[in-house]
Amino acid sequence: MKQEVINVVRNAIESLQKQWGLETISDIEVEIPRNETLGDVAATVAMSLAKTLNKPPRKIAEDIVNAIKTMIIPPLANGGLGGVTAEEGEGRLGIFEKIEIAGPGFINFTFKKEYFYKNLEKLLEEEHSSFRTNIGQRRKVQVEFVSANPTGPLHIGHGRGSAVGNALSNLLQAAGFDVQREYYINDAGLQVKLLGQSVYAKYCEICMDKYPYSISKNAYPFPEDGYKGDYIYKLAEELEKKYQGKLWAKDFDEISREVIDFSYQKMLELITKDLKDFGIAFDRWQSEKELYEKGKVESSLKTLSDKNFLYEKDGAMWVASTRFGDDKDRVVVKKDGEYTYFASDIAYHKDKLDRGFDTIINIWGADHHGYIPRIKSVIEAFGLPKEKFKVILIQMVTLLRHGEPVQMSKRAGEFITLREVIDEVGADTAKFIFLTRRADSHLEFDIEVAKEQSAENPVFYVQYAFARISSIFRQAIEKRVQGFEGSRVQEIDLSFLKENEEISIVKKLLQYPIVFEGAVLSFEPHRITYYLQELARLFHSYYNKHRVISEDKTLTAARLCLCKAVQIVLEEGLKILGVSAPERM
RNA sequence: GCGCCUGUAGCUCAGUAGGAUAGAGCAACUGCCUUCUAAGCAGUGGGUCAGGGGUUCGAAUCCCUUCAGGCGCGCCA
Repeated sequence: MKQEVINVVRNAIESLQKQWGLETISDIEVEIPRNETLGDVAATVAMSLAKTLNKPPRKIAEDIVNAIKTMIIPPLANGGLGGVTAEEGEGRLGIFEKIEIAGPGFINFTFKKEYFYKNLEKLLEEEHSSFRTNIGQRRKVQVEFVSANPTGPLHIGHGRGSAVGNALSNLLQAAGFDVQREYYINDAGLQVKLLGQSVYAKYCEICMDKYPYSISKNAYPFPEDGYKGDYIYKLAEELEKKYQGKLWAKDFDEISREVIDFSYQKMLELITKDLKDFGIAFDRWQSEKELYEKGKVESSLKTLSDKNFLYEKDGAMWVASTRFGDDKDRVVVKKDGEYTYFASDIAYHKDKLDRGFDTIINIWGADHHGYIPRIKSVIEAFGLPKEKFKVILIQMVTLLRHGEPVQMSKRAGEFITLREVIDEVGADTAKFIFLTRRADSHLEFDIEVAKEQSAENPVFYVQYAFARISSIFRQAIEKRVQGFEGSRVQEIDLSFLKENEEISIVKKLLQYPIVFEGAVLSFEPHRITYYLQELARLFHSYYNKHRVISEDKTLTAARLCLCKAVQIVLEEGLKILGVSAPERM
């Protein structure tokens, strides 16, 4: 819809270029007017040209419109854009019903109804494939998200990150990118050790109860900053089930490998299950430990060292990240010879870029924002293009229950898990709520409101539209209505769709690719969420006002086509959000 | 103190890379089910876009500044 206008305006300006003495023509910007009565597409060029041409914008707009009117608008079929040719249309406006100048210098284009019928037909012929754009051109993109430490269950914040990461991946995939979803497992270092110690302490307690005859054996002290919560106890129980008393009363270092590996692997199983029930799957799981074992940490530091970005100070090894804009240099090898977390992250990001991705997108909690400059600087130090590295920060989720904030303390083991959210409000609702906000806006999630209002929740509003259409088709089949069948769209006279509501819906449908493209380019899946609500609103309204199935066979056939198209777009959008499209509700 | 994010209707949030009269949901009120699902529809009320300056044909949007909230600023991960 936009493209047709851009083409026409560009041609018009080109014909005026010499007369105006204009050297270059910048990109033509058009927009969908807020108010539908103004037109379908508006061009703002006249106003932006006003300064360079030193002419009043309305005069420029007039010149452009006059130029358009003296042109034959080329048959748009040539451009593969559909529409009707100038010959088919009346007068010289081709696919346009009217072109008007309004306000300070807007040029408003209104399409002929035939244009909409033609495009509706095209949508129905191609169905979902009509949305398979190729913005991505098969470029390789990796989206890394969640990557929660395997030291505890996923909480609601991870839920938000996973919903966004998943939807973004779907979005990019639909746009023709080659997408890989990856989860980075922090299975090396202090945190998993602490998990192991916490579990071991509980395990020893269980053993003391279970094997009272060996009372001489001691308990293992619970680590000071150990992980708390029921799940630790459950892990300990499982540990006991597997090893019975065999690991009891040993020196922790002696049995640490078994305990630690068992604990975090069990944790990962739980995390995977939670994600699965949330409808999210990963293509690849990257272990931090493996980066060490394969020598990638060592080798990437060596590379930095060769490039002179590494230096020693106070007995530690530092990366000169300030050279590329970081606040301060960062330690990678501590005085005691241990690597910092940053060390493996350097290796990890280098590894990702080495794997040949055109873009790597990290979805991080906003509390990690201070981490971005150091990663960027390292990427530059490696001589890799830093534009390939993108971070989407997900702002904090404040969890409420009846309007009261729920205190979350990981240390005390008190937090609402993703599991609880899924069980209480359902995966679809939770995902939809997570995707109704911009990533960088704080989110208040009232679990009671989400539950109580479940009947009036926006997600149901959209799904309901889909279900209603499904119901109409069930009726149509039952009544043996001669209606829509994929192969016969061309035989149905869509021009029976004369109602304003019907035209509005078709316009909205044709806007989907525009919204979609915007969402892709800005990495903002939430735009799809809002679009779907608008489309559902139009449909519900239409449904209440007009009957689809009636005595009038030709009208019914045309209306069934419209319904089908709405259904296709709703399904397409919901699929990107990772939300189901139920045929019955 | 420095850095990042945010501030839009009573509440929760959108606002399409600067555009026309700033929008939705919830909450409140009034109507609509013998016909395709009322998880719906139609309508009413509700705003100093945090405050102040600036940039220009034009600002919720860009710049400066003040205020308020959140989050970072470890040889933790």
